Amino acid sequence: MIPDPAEQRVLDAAKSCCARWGLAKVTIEDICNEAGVSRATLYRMFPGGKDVLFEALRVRDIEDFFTRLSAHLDGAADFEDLLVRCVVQAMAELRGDQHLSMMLASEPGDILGELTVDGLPRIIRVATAFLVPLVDGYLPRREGDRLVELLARLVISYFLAPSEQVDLGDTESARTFIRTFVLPAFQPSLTRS
Amino acid sequence: MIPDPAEQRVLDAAKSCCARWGLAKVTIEDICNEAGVSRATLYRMFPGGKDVLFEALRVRDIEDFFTRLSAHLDGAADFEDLLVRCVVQAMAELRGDQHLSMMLASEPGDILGELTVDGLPRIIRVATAFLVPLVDGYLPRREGDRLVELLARLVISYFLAPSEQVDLGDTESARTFIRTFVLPAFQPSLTRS
DNA sequence: GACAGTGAGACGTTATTTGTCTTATTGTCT
DNA sequence: AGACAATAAGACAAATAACGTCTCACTGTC
Repeated sequence: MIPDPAEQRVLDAAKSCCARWGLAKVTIEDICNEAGVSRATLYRMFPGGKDVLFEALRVRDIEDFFTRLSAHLDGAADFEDLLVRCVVQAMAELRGDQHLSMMLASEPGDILGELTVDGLPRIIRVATAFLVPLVDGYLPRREGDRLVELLARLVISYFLAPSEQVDLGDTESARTFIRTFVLPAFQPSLTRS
Repeated sequence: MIPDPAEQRVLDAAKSCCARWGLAKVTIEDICNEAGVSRATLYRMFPGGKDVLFEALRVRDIEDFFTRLSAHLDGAADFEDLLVRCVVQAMAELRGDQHLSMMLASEPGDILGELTVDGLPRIIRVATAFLVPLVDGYLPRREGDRLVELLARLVISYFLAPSEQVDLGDTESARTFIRTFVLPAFQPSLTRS
């Protein structure tokens, strides 16, 4: 799993072309030019063309997202703090994502599908892989899975449609929310605070 | 010459689509959707399609440019002040034009042609129509034409390739420049100060 | 009810994009 | 030097998208 630098260049190119023109307007050739790679090479890297390429881009982006997220969760003091940081940081990342907000503006249909119906299971799967280890000390495995899925769904929902009541991007608001609606459900299973 | 509001909507749509995707990526259909107009209607308004439409857009933009420019030249105290304001204001408009700078970034070739080889004669023609009347009190007609053309060429050149020496967007710098290089050439013809 | 203007969309025609393949070139390794 | 793998360049047919023209039905206005 050594990441091929040319492959990364192509993915970067796809991303920036997309940010400039939107998914619908980008051609394979645009991406090749941006990446400084010939069409033949791109098809050798991603046999199947656009679909496969953008699929790979989504996979990479999601993994990067959770990699960055995990990095912000290291010094968590306790279980509650861990969950609060997780939620706040995830929200900050989503809101700050240039690429994402551009696509949400220009092609809401595709991107919403990616965050809800089609893509959500994948997101939950990756979230689980990254985050369950972190709550492993606090909860039994089964409960960890349930918790991570719940948090993922909540963050996405509050990101797509901000609430008047709660701002999961704000630490205090998120703490209150977690304390009130999340912790109680998992309190009985908690193996340590 | 009553400006048809639907026609203006289409031109606005063309402009904003262009700003979003660049000239090369815009389709007639994009523009129709943005303007809320059917394809048939657009072709009835601009028989000839894209070429005619964008030609009309250029014409309108240039006229608007000089209309706005003229509005800033009313209270000019004397000849020198008139020229300085003219140059400074033109530079400010060019530099502030969102549409223009976006297109310069994404399709330099087309836009440069529009500002130099192909389009410059037209720009000079419109500039003459708008500005010669304003210098008419100071100069004989023939000299007015020569002056306006000279200023147009200078502004465009300094806009496209900013100088280290002179900033025509700055009033003081522009005044010095006008005094040094422009006024002397026309001094002999001046009918009043 | 005639009328001009419009939106929807079918249509054949071009242009563009796609995906595959071949060829020549480049740099690497032995 | 010569074999080798990886690539850029670009030819090519097939698929797709965009173009420009047309017809027709609909909506207001006189």
